[in-house]
Amino acid sequence: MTATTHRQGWGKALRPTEKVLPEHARAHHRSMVLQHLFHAGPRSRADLARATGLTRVTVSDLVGALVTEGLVTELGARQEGKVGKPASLVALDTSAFQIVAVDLADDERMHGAVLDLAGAVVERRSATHDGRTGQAAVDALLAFCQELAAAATRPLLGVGVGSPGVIDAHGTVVEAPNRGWFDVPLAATLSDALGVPVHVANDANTAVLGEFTFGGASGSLLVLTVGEGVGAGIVLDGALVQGARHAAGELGHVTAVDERDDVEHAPLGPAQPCACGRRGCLETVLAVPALRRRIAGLDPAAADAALASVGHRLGIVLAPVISALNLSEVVFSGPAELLDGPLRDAALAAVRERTMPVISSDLELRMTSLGEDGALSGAAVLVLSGQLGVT
Amino acid sequence: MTATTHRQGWGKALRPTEKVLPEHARAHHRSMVLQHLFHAGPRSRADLARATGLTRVTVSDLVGALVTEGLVTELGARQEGKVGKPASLVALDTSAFQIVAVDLADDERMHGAVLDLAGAVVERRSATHDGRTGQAAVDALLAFCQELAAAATRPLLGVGVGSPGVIDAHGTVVEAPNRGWFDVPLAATLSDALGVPVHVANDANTAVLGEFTFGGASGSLLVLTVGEGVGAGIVLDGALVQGARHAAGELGHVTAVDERDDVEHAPLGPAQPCACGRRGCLETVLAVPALRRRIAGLDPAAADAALASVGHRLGIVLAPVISALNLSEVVFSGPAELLDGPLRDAALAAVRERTMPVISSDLELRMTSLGEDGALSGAAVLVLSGQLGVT
DNA sequence: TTTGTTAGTAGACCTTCCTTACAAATCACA
DNA sequence: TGTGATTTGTAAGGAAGGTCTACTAACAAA
Repeated sequence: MTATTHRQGWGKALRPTEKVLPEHARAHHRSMVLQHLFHAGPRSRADLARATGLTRVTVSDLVGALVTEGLVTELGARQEGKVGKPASLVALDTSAFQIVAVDLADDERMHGAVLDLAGAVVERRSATHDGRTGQAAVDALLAFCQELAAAATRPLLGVGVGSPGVIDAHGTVVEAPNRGWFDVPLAATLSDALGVPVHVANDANTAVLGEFTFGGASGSLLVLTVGEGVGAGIVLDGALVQGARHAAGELGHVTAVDERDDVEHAPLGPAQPCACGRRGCLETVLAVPALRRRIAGLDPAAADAALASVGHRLGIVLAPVISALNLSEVVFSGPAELLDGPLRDAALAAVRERTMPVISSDLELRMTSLGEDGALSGAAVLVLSGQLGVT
Repeated sequence: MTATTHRQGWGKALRPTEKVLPEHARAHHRSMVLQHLFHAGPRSRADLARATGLTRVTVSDLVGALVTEGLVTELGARQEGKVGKPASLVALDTSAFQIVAVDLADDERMHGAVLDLAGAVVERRSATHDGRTGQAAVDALLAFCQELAAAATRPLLGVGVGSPGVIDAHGTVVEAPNRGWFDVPLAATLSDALGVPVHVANDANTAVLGEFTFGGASGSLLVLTVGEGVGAGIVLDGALVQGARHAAGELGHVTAVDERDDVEHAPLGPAQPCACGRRGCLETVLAVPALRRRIAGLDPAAADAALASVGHRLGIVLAPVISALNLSEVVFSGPAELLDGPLRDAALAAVRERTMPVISSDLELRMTSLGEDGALSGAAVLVLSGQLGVT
């Protein structure tokens, strides 16, 4: 007498909005196969069938199509001595296509690379901004992409760009003051000019996607990028958090030093003015220039204490976020000599002090495992995700 | 030369994990149709086709099935004078099924109701806990559900329960100290005994689902429930945030009063011990008993100032969360006479002070529009969502 | 009365997946 | 060394669901 039963689970994007055609299902299944090959390495068709829940017949069909496309190659029979017909392994051909990735986080230079499908850098380039803004900056970026595309030795899967600023899900830059971009349909423009798919996202978001895909992260994590500014990208249950105005992750301009710190002998001193026009933003104490200024000329012990003070304040800001989202993984991206020591220790201690054990006991707060290339890897993930459905 | 193009969008739960069969697509489309009828009211088949993107043929077929099931009824021809054949309207029959909803947030009594599919309360009951815990508490809840089920005048779509504690996506209570429940498969147990689908979720999560569905909310919001304790539920991009350990929304035990407040004339006084064993948790100043204690015996102006102090501190805790998630809507659920005044004003002011304008300028911080029944409505949404895919 | 527009339905067709059945290749054991 | 068990991969047939095209019904405006 009851109506059809759906499965329980409110974490999986309900409020249905788009129809599902057979071809979408097909693409989804194709992505599942690629996903498993990407993360688990070479497998047999039967393995993939077990992993995906599809039948061997269907997997065979999908693999056949992928082999035809060149994305997957046959490796030959598996050498293990098990009963039954030996499996023939297939693998993702990570050299079948290449990806162009560009990182615009730096105010001085554009960093770019050609990567294979495994995220390994094949070729690296960079170019100066020369202070260009607006359309000139778009043109320079386009030329840089063309240079990289020309350097590719394989067909291009697409181009991924990580840029500072507020960027919507379609790759339109809503605002990026550094480049003088406002409502610039960057992805569409580049895609038209280059003739390949282009994906653009905020640099903190590319960082978190890179960490999520290549950093061995679990389903939910926050990546805090510390450079000229401070930003954050958040992945929850495998989905990037966009925010109401595509501005999620804006942690650099949350107040971290307030009126209660305007006292003598305050560990961080009084609140400092911020570029955003307010005072005491997290960025005024945590951005790399601020950190370097703070420890300049101090002896090691005093420098450690100063970094710990900043870490403690960072922990105070992070605690409500970690608690509200029940995050189990927080990753720092930035100069390790500043972040990966007293600062990180103090931040973790502050978070533990200020949240319940159930929240903080299994919290991991670590440095990124991707080093300098985090942003580039993340931009590549934009393409992998957008074109192949692989994350 | 490039591979298949997927659509851009990393906010929509990628990392594919489950296969999609035609029947799933069918269920999805059925949900889309119900969803539109639920929120937009009576529509013609052609309207639904335009809204869903499906063809008129397919919608006709789906509507036919829904009419057969009794969920949808034919209303007859539309009376508007437009060219062409007049449309025949169909509508969700909100009285076709009923839902049993139970709210366990109160430590004294279980509150329950029978609701129709529009979320309107048809019958209301309550029962005391009598301090029962463990299996006895489960049995009492089961008996209460049976009483409510017997009071229903229509076939039951299902049962929804909102309970304090940590509850996973399958309705298993991981821990609920108040009831002495640890790893209790509540949904499965009740479903077996009652013979109808049962959905169980944390009470703060039911609150946010209720607000999301019936409160006219946009895609992302946070509901802060203030009662004996303080909790929060978060919906981002239409999906409930679960957290790594199903403990998302735990804001009550984030430190809100710290060592910097251990000074003379601190507006809130020094940090107070909390039931969780630590000191200065948000709950120690914001929970209803704490608020009542704080303003007891004060003249109105002093009481307002005291509430504003608490609100200010709440704003400090909320600012990083609002900023990190770029929330545009924060909703308070609890006694309006305490929350909806100086406290709320001060909280909003503090958030605005401590975040960028781009984040806070279009932030709405309001009281729930569902009043006392928020939790019950939310429990009903569990069932609507789980059984019909309607949110 | 004719023309144009919109709503809803019927039938043919396409895609995709599943089920069933089968050949091939290997191991285990008599 | 043969025989059965087991596993892999593929082929053929069928079911489900959606689209496309074509049709009828019903109304407004000219």
